[in-house]
Amino acid sequence: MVMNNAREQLIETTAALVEAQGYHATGLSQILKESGTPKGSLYYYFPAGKEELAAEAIAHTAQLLVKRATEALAADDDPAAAIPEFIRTIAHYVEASDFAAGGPLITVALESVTCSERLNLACQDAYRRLQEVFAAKLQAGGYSATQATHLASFVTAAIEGGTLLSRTAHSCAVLRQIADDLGVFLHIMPKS
Amino acid sequence: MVMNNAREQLIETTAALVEAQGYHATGLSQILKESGTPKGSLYYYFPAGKEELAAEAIAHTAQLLVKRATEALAADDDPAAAIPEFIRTIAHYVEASDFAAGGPLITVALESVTCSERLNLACQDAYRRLQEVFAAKLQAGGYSATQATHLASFVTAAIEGGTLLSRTAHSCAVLRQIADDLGVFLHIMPKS
DNA sequence: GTCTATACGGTGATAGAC
DNA sequence: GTCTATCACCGTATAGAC
Repeated sequence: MVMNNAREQLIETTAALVEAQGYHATGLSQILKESGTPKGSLYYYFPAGKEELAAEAIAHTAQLLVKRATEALAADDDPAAAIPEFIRTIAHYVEASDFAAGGPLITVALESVTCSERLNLACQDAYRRLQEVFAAKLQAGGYSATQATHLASFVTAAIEGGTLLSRTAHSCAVLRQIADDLGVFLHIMPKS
Repeated sequence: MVMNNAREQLIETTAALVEAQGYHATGLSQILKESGTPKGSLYYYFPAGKEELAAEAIAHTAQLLVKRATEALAADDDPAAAIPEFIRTIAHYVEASDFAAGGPLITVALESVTCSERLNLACQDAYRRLQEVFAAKLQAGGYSATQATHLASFVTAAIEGGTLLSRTAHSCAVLRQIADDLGVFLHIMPKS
């Protein structure tokens, strides 16, 4: 499909800013300034305004997240090794951004609960798709479908919580510890 | 110590609103309206304005969190039983608020990283104190000091991540699963 | 069809009345 | 000391020029 450049630019800039600052903290003027897009274009491409733009940005983020996770998890056949390694990659990413990025959904996910059903649904969908990637990997590693789904939730929660604590503390020690702990946990967990 | 009523009221209202909506989404006018405090009082008690008020609200939240966690964990001598039970209590709380509350620090913790050092420090301190409660419980349960600290981080991350996913999904199934999983994990984890 | 200029409401903050 | 009335600014959204 043909992608309009201004539209794509707008979505990517929004995704990046929202990841760093959150939804309410990110103003349209900042988005327009950083993306180099004129104000009117925004309402041409996104008639419903900021909320619609943010929802598209979340969908874009979800797509990227699924792609990255899938690729990273393919590096090792054993999910108990691949998942911790993926988490260490996230830790690198968080550090490289000076703790301004990582967990691109966290803030919006929480803000959206009390402010926008549209955004909330976009976040639900994003997390669901991410968990499916983990679940597929776990199932391929020998876990039953229900157990894989179950563990995928646990892994996602640990990653999100770990990213949150790491960004807050300006140190990814927690995230790396979690990677190790999850490795142990997955090794021990019986496959039934 | 004598606590000024208007000041306390302001702090508690801010803590509640910020927990539900986040820092940037919560306006001063809403805080004043809900607390029934006149506008001028705010700047008398908190000369530095919203940021100072929010920092005090975070400190207040931390105090409450530590108190609740300590009390809840005292219910069972075994940390591997007490911690999951505490998490189930959180799940109740999240549901009772219709997913508008729970994880009172998450949003501010993340927003603060790129916006306010003062708030960020308040959040760091809050998480540190909460983790100390878990660590103390784990150490009393037989873990070494270093292992207790280590596991306390993992527990905190799992709780925060689980609360995030539960609020987003409008279902505490994830949080309850995490409670069970952590119970298993702590039972298996060798005490050294 | 694409964008510039403008409107309007609400934000955080303050000066000064009681 | 406590609060009311007002400010300057930035937020999102739109109308209409090219």
